[in-house]
Amino acid sequence: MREFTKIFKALSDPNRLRILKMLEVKPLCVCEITEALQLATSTVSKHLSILRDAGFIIDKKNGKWVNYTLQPENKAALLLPIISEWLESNETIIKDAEQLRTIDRANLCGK
Amino acid sequence: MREFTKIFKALSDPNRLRILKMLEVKPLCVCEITEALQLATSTVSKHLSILRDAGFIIDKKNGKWVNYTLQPENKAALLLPIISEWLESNETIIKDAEQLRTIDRANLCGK
DNA sequence: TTTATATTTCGCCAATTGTCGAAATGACAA
DNA sequence: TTGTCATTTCGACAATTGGCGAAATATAAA
Repeated sequence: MREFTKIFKALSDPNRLRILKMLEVKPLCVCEITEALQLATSTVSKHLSILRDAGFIIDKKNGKWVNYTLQPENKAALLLPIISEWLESNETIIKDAEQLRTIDRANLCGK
Repeated sequence: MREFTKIFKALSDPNRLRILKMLEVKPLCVCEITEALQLATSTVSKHLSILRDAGFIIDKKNGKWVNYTLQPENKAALLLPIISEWLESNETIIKDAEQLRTIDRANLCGK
């Protein structure tokens, strides 16, 4: 039962929903998400670990960075199309996607 | 955004998932659910109000009782088939459905 | 090895949540 | 109206959660 409540708990925070929708656009590292959400790095890292534990995302080390991507094959992943559609017309989500185009890893952490 | 997190928050408690699956079997009043979950009446009432506010269920007064049923047409309702299938083979859920056959409103509150 | 940088983990705090029992509400019955 | 019973609301409590900054890790560069 915990397996299921964990999935829904992961989805019950607005910042985590924003992260999922941003990852739909492209893979992101922690500092890019931190910039987009304007939260402390440690907070973002925690959100990501909750999404990972629930099965929504995967992390892959790449040098200094950790790239996060959506997990395609998973119980949790079955929910994503529905959620994704719901959020599609949300103002914050739209702004996030726009902002994401201007966020460049090389200008943030990769100085 | 709150609209969505509210839906997932509602699903992120095991007792509320149990209630949803029980309502799939048949409409229930508060005292029947209370008996099945072995919780305080006030606790069950609160769980039901959370599920109602999220759009999962409807309440309909019937004399002294309040009957709760699944809400068929709704944003939240779109998730139910998926959740339902996930929980289908869960031990607690199976036991709940069995137990429900022996729970008779007339023997509980309707004395 | 030492330094710099991206990320995670740890402690702490305020806010929220699930639970209960007691009190309030609403509806039928006498 | 008064009493009874199903349900909801209220007030309290412990546990969990989302947030932060500081300290710890890990990797790349010097």
